[in-house]
Amino acid sequence: MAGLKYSRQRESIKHFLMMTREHPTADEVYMHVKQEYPNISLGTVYRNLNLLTDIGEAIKISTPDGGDRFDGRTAPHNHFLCKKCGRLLDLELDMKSVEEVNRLAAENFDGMIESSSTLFYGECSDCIKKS
Amino acid sequence: MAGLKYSRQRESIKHFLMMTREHPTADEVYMHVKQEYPNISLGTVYRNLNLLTDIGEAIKISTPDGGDRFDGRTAPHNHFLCKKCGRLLDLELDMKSVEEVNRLAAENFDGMIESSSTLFYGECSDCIKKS
DNA sequence: TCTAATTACAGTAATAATTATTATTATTGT
DNA sequence: ACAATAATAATAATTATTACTGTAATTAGA
Repeated sequence: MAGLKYSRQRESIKHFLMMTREHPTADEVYMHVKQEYPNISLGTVYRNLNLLTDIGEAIKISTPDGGDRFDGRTAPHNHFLCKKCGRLLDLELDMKSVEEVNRLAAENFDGMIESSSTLFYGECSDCIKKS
Repeated sequence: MAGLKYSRQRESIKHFLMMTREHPTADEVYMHVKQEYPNISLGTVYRNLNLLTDIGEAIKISTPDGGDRFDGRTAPHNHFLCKKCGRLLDLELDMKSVEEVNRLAAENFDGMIESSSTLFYGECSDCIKKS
């Protein structure tokens, strides 16, 4: 029986993803885990990020600027991208309204909608303060 | 006075983006425009796609699988990504409900929300038929 | 319409992000 | 402890995108 074998590297990557409130890129994960395992390889980081994403223990987020980001919070939630500083933040949205949107979308759509993820755009509080 | 200078290549790219119901990648745009202008360069396609995106005459869509896609429909609308076949489809959503979601999101968020884009996931009608 | 200024182009090189390969090392079931 | 198997580090290869450079097309003004 082919199984998933434990590895400290993967464990560390997973731990970091769950700890941080940021939404690190693969390279940022690499930089961080490197502190604990100085000779971890970037390939290992990519392989494990994709693996964790596949088995549902992480989420991959694509934005129109730069590479993909990863998130250890697997519970459905949404994101906000600041047009000024480019930061990607979590954004809570009542489950009820998400389900409602999915239902509304399904009405005009000829297929099965399982889930959805909304990316909000605007200006974050930090950038508003500065201007 | 610095101005935008006309070019047939850009016009052709723009035309293709407005014509198609697909959401082509930069390379797909390249392949198509190449039929009309056989020695157009891929760099030109990228430059113009970004230019059109900047001036609001096209939209860039990021998905977790593969490169960015482009869309000539600039009116706000949403998309559906089929988990089976990977196709990216348009999905109509009542403006009212989008605005409602933006409003709801703003309640729990400490910044200014200008717009949003939702990516729906599931299985498209074609894939459902096959199984 | 001719000319000069400017912008865009094709072609190519460079960079960034990601995936694949391979020989070695770590983990696990017996 | 040992054999089987999966994971790793290191590196090469791919893919996606951007930057550079000399030439060509477009536009504004005489």
